[in-house]
Amino acid sequence: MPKLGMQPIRRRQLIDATIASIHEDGFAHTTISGISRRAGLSSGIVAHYFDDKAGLLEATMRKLAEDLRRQLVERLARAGSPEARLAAIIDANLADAQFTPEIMSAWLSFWGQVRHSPPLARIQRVYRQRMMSDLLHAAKLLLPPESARRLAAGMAAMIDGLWMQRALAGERAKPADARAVAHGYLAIQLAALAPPAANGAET
Amino acid sequence: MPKLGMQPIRRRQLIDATIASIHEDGFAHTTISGISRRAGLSSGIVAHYFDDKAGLLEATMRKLAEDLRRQLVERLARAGSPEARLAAIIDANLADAQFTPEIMSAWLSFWGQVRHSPPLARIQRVYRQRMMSDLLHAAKLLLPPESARRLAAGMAAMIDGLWMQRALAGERAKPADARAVAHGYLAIQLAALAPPAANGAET
Amino acid sequence: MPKLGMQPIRRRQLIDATIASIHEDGFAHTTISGISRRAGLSSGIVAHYFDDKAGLLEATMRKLAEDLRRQLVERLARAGSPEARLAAIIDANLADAQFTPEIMSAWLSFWGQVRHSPPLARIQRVYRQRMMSDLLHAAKLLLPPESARRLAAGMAAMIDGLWMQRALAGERAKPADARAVAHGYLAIQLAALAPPAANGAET
Amino acid sequence: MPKLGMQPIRRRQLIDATIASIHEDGFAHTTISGISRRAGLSSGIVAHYFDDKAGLLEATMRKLAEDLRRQLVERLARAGSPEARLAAIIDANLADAQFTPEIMSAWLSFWGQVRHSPPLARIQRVYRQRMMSDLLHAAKLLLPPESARRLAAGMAAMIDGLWMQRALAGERAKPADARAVAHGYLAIQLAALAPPAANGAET
DNA sequence: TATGAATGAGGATTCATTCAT
DNA sequence: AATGAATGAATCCTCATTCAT
Repeated sequence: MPKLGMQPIRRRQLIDATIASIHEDGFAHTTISGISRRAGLSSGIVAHYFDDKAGLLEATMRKLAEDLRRQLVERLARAGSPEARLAAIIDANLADAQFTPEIMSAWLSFWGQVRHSPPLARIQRVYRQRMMSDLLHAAKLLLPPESARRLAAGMAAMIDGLWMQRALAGERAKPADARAVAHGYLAIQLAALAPPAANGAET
Repeated sequence: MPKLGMQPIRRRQLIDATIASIHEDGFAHTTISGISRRAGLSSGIVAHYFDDKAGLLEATMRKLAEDLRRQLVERLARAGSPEARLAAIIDANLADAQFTPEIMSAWLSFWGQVRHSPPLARIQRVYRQRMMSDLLHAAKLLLPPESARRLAAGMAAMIDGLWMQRALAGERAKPADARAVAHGYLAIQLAALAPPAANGAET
Repeated sequence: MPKLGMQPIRRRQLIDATIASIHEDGFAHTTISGISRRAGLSSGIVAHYFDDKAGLLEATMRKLAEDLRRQLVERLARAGSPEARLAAIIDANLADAQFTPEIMSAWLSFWGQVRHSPPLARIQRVYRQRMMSDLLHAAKLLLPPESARRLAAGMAAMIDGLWMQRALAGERAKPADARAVAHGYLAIQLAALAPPAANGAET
Repeated sequence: MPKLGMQPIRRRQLIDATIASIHEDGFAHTTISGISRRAGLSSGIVAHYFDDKAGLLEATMRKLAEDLRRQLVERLARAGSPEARLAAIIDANLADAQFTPEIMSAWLSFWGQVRHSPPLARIQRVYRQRMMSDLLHAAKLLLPPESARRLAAGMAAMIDGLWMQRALAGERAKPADARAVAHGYLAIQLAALAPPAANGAET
């Protein structure tokens, strides 16, 4: 009895099981049989819904990127000022949800593959470009073009660096700390890079 | 043929071949036979000098960390002031040598393993702690403890983030750009965090 | 092709091929690929049904012990007296089926492993204990406890020794000879160990 | 400096190390490097003194057989009567020295190979034939030919069976018990098989 | 839609053997 | 006489993929 509409359910089950497996078994020991067992399904199911293992891994990374993007878009929608938009980008990328062990293991593993997997590289590139675009757009409302570019580049690096240090440390990270450092960085940079005109007004 | 003194030569050959293989074939497709073929040796040689594949990978990551550490120590030795020491840390971690395709592939791959390989995690942790210690020590000569800690954390994150963005991008990165952003960050942070007393003196 | 009920068939095929390989190639040269080739199956099938080579070897030895035990139980079921039960134990352990070249090679090989393989040791121990228990039980119906113990120990040794000499000889053994020696031994021992009361009656 | 007369010393060292390795690592895990390491020598030495691994194993089994034969010959030399010669054969084959864990592991392992190694089979056959010859010779001084043959066959089986049960059991065996059973068997058999003439004398 | 039996290629590992010194 | 570096064949195991049902 071919149940209708199983596809999204099954895909979701398998993607979740993949993330769990990458975390628990490690990327190198993540196997189709391990994933399907975890999902309570048979091993053949992967070919059915994702063609092959590469397809499942790609879908998994895409899901991570989409979840993150969704969070970011929601926060941006609620942000009322350019400053708030920049803060939202920090808060989305360094949200608690990005620091769960499963998510950290998964992202770190995928990054380790990116240089040798064009499909994964593409997902990574698209997400990155969108975030840079958001950053730059907001920054340009506050700073001259060159300064805006510097701020965007600096913020992106800072966000990535903060996340990665915690992901590598393997300990229970405190996301709030990371966000605080990033917000502090943003404040200082904005103040330092703010147009002279604004500075002069203060005097 | 028990030629004496072959050990360091063979180990070096195999480690170099491992780095080359990770870059060219990808970490997942890096095999003992591929490595040994690249080194012009037989596959059994790996067991002879490193026990097993894990031992070779561990030695390879250690070599990367040691090379980097050596560069850092050399630059620190030539630095005459705390500010110069902080700059040296930037320059070592973001040196041109850290942006060759081989080195980027290798580090990124190892980072992808760190959460599931205690030996690799240890290498990573030791290097990281030393760098943080260097950063903190220099920062404390310029700033009050709390500010020094913030600066050190921020700089470490900025350095990692800048490096990683370029490693992930896969394009031919411009190390000098990364260094410039980092030095800019350092300058602004130092100015912003400098003790009020010093600021007041300037006025 | 998930044909149902293949498991017992496949397991049997592989176990039979293992016995054949031990006989023809020798235990040391018995390989998974040799076994599976003989069974007309692929090498991966062993992992599928027995996890690994050790599992297959264990199952093979267990099958030998179970076949032997089954023979013994059948003969015991048909034995009407204690004497007949003792004779049945001889006839089962020294049955023609125990002297085929394949069976002799297999048992001898497994015995050579027993001291270094706990799972094989366990199979061996369980079979041995059951046989000793059967022997002792029958002997106690005929003799005083101490004599019964001696008879049981002696018979077990005699049976093992007779079998093993022929297994080691490598020639075409005559099972009937072995059984005759064992039955002769049993008769003499019973007569010699019989309770004095019975002896006294004769005088 | 080619030391003279090293050959017997080295051969002995390697044979002893082989026995130790068979006991501790198991026959299947007995390797040339393991043996030579245990002997405090290099792995190449085996080729030097025994050509190859098979040669070393053969020499090792031969040594076991020769030690046993030597014990037997010594005891026979001290035996003053046919009965004493039969007892000596029991005592030599079931001497304490034959029940050390190392010796039991080694014999059992070699027996497991005998059916697939002509050289080992030959050593085994020669020892066995000599012992049978000794048994038969002594028995014929006491019994008519047919009875002598039966006694010899029975004694050989009994001796082998008693030894093997203990070797298989893996526990700490009590050699004295085995010898007592064998001597008991001998006594009963001699009494039962003794020529009628002798019997008549008793009446 | 879903299963899981079966395959067979791929790869890490082990190890006897060779041989220059 | 002795070493131990180096080889490469052999083998076990893993696992993605296929496919009949």
